[in-house]
Amino acid sequence: MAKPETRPYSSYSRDALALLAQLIRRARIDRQLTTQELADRVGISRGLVQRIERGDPGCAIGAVFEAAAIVGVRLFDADQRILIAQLSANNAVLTLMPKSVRHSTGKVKDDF
Amino acid sequence: MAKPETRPYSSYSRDALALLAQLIRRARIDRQLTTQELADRVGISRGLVQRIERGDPGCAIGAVFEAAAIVGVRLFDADQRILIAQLSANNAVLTLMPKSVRHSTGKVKDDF
DNA sequence: ACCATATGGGCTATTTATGAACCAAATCCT
DNA sequence: AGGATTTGGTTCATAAATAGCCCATATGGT
Repeated sequence: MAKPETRPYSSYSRDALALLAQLIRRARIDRQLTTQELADRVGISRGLVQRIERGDPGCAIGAVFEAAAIVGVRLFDADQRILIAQLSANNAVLTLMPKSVRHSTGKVKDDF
Repeated sequence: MAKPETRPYSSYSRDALALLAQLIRRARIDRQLTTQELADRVGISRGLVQRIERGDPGCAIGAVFEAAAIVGVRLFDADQRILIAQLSANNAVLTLMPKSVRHSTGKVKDDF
């Protein structure tokens, strides 16, 4: 529908995106990596690293998460072990949940 | 360089991506929203919602974050106020940091 | 059990992101 | 201050994501 660049974003997701971008940039500098070096390690171009650190909403989430992981930015404020645990736990919950969301027709029995 | 679909991802970023996807799906079902309804609210197509909930690394991070925000999934385990605080705090730190990472040439003075 | 509907998957056209090479300017080390 | 290098911002070609359909299946309310 809307172009990623012109999509309306909620303030929360914009802030979250900006914060993640800043955390990545700060972590990269802390680790004494140039944008080119980070790009090489992630396997992307330097230009993409710049857009990631700018908080561009159109970047592929895989590239952003990978860059974050490489410079040591952890998401969900949890380390990987807890992450995996939550993964399978969530899996269990998901199998117990209704697999399709059904809306009641709103039609009441009016034939009386 | 590499195509997003064939990029090598670290186990951490893969897990983080999978977890985020599951959290979004679970939150959507909890809120009794169909994939179509979520798509409408985010302003994206239903197919994209499906790929987001599948943890596709190629999805635009803006779309994923927006979907997460709409169903109430908070990243960084923090609400917006804390988010903004961290943002400005990080900004302050960033301005105090070196703006470019310079590597010592490694060349030692060998002209003696 | 029936039936409406939600979901998942495929397909094509269009829009977009990405990679690469370039330049100019800011920046940091010596 | 000098000088190499990082960075930021362009432009352009290409690859990929996205939207919008379609269909078949699974699902849950009644």
